[in-house]
Amino acid sequence: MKQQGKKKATIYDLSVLSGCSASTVSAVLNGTWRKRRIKESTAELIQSLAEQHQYTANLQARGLRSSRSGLVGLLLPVHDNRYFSSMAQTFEAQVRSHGKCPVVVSASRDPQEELATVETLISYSIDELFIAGATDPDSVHTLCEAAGIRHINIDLPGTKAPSVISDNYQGARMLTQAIIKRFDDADPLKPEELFLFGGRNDHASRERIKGFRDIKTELLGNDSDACIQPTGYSPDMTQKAFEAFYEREGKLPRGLFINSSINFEGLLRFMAQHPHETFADIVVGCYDYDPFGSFLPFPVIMIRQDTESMLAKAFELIEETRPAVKIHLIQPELVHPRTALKGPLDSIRDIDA
Amino acid sequence: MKQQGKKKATIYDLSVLSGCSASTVSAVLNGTWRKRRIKESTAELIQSLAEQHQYTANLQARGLRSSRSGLVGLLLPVHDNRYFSSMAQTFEAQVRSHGKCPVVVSASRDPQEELATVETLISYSIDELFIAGATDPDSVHTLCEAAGIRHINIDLPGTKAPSVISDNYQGARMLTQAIIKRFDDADPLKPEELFLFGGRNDHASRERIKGFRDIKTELLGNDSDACIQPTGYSPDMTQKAFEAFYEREGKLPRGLFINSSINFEGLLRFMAQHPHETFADIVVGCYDYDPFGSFLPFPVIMIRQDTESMLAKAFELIEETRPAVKIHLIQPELVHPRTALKGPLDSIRDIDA
DNA sequence: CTTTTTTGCACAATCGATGGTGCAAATAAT
DNA sequence: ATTATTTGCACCATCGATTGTGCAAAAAAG
Repeated sequence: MKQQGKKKATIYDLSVLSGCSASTVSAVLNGTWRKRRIKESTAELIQSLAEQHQYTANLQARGLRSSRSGLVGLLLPVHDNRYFSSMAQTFEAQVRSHGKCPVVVSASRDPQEELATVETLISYSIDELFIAGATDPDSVHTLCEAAGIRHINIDLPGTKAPSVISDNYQGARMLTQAIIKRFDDADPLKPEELFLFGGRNDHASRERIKGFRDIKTELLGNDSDACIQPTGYSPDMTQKAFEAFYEREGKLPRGLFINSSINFEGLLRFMAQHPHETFADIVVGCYDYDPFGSFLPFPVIMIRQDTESMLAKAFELIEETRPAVKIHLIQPELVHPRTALKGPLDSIRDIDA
Repeated sequence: MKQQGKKKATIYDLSVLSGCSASTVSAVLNGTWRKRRIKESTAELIQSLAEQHQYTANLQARGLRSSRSGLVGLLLPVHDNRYFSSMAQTFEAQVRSHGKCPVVVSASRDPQEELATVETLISYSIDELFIAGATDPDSVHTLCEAAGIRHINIDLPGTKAPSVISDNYQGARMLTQAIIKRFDDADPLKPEELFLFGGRNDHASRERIKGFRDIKTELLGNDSDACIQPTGYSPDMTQKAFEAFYEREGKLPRGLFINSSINFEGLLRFMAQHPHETFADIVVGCYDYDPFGSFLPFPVIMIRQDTESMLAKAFELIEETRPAVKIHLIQPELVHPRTALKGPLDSIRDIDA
C-alpha cells in the first residue's frame, strides 16, 4: 500500500502490475483513455492500482515529450515589497485556478539576471511568462519569441509584446492633486514646497513625473526641475536624498510625492534619524499601497495599483492567439490616509483559528 | 547567427554541425569533456558552435536523465507579508549563490494545498525543499522521504525532519518585557491591561504565548486566560476580535502583544474604523518586523526574525548526509519603535538611478 | 456462416541529454 | 617492425511519458 522509500512508481510499474501496456496506462492516467477506446474496466483497474501505489506522473518526462511543462512563470524585480508580493499572491491564485503550476522568481532589476533567469525558465519549458517590472522587457521578449513562449509585460511596458500596466500618468495626477488638496486654504501648498522623490528613468517613473508636473503646474501654477529628485529604486539612495535636502533646507518639503513604497522606506530611514517635529506637518503621497504605510503619523495618501485586474487582463491577453502589441492601462485607486484595504490574503480561508 | 523563431538548438543539431557525435557534444557542453578525453580543439569547436546557435540545454531532458533538476524549492504559507517576502528574497539569493535555481511557491496554509504543491514540486524532481510555515510539516516530510528529497523545516518545526526556527519563546519574552517596560513607573501597566491577540494552535503561537505569560507573571505577578485571544492568521478575524473587545470594554488594552504582522493588519482595520483617541496611549508589540509598522503613531516594538541566519543554517543542515532530526533555534532581534532596518533589498545594486 | 465494422489495446518512435562501453587510430615501448 | 598503451571519440541504452499506427478479437451486419 505504501512505498517504502523506494523509487516512485512509473507507468511501466503499473504496466506490469496491470498486465496492460505502458501506453494504455499512460492514456488512462492522463485522461485520454476514452479517446483511445480503453475499456472502462481496464481504466478502473489501472486507476485503482495507481492510487494504491501513489503514482504521480513524472512531469519532467511528460514535459520533455510534449514540450510543455504546465509551468507558468512570473518574473519579478523583487519579492520584498507589498506591491510585488501581493502580485505574486494574486498570480499564484489565478494560475492555480487555470490548473497550472505557478513559478515566481525575482531578478533584482538586473538586466543580466533577468535574461539568465528567463533562459533558465525557458529551459524548463515553461508554457507562459509574465514579465513584471523588467528593466529590459524587449530583450526578454526576444528570448521568449525564439523559444515560442507566450509572454506579456506587466507593470513596465515593452515595445514588442503586449503590456498591461497601471495608468501611471492618471494615478500620479490623482495622487498629486490629493496631496495639494490636503492642505488648508489658509496656508496652501506652494509650488516650491512640493517635491517628487524616487524612481529612475523607466516608463513608470516618467509617466508619474509627467502626471505630477502637469497637475502641479495646473493647480499651483508652476513647477521647477529642482522639485524632481530621482533616486533609483533604493531605500538607501532615497534616504541620502532626503538627508541632503534636509541639510540644505533645514526642513523637508511639506508636500512629498514618493515614487514607490521602496523609496518610501528611504523616508523611514530618514525619519529614524530625526525627531518627529522634522516632519510633523508633511503630507506624503506614495505611488504604491502598503497597509502599514497608510497609518503613519502624518497623512499618507497612497495609490493602490490594481494587480488583480492587471493580471486578469494579462491572462486574457496571453490566451489570445495573436494579441496586439499594445499597452493596456489599468486604473489604479487612490487610497486615503488611514485605510486598511483587503488584499489577496483575505481570500485564504483560515481554518483552526 | 540568430535563431529565427525556430526551435531551440539541441545537441543533435550541434552534432550534425560539428560532425561529432551527440554524446561528444553533450560532454563538451556539460563540462565532463576532459574526463572523457575529448580533444581540446574539438571542445572549442563545439563550444563556439553552441554559442553561435545560442544553445542552452533542455533542463527537462537533463533532469529526466539524471533525475535531478537543479531546482530548489521554498514552500511558503503566503507571499504577501514582509516576513515571508523577505524570506523569499533571501532564499533566492542564497540558492543562486549555490548555482541552483530557486522556486518559491505558496500554499495558503492549507494542508491539502501544501501536499498537492509538494507533490507537484517532486514531480519536477526538485533537488531540495525548504518547508516554511507549513501547517503539517510531517506529512510533507513523508512525501519528500518517499521521493528521496532532502528537506528541512523552517519557521514551524516538524518531528521527522530537522527544523530551523526562530526562538519564539525567548522572542516573546523579550517582546513582552519591552512592552511592559515601555510604561511609566508612575502609571505602570496592570496585568489585565496586557493582551495577546492572534495566532492559532501552532508551535510558534504556543511558544509565544508561553513566553508572554511567563514574563507577564514574572513582572506583573499575574496572568489570566482571558488575556489570550487567538484569532488565527487572518486580518479579518483579528479585526473582529478587536471590535468585540472594544464593544465590551469601551477601549483597547493599553498593552498589546500581536502574534504576527498579519494579525497586526487586523488592528489596522480596527484603527481605520475608530478615531485616533481610541488608541492614543497604547503600546504594541508585534512578533514580526515590518518597516512601516515600526513608525505608526503609537510605540510599536517589533521582533525581527533572522531569516538570513535561519536560511543559512538550513542550507548548512540540508547539505549534511544524515542531519539529526532536531530543532535549531535562531535568536530573533528586538526592534525598537521607529526603526528602519536594512533588508535583503539593500544588497541589490541599483544601476541607472 | 461470411464479411464488415467496431472495440480494445499493444508496438514503437520520440522528446533531449547522459554515461557506460568498446573500438580504431595514434603514439610509445620493445 | 611488432606489441602495448594511450588518445579520441562513436554507439547505444536509458530516464518516463506521449501518440500515431496497426492489428487481433469481438460484435454487428449481411
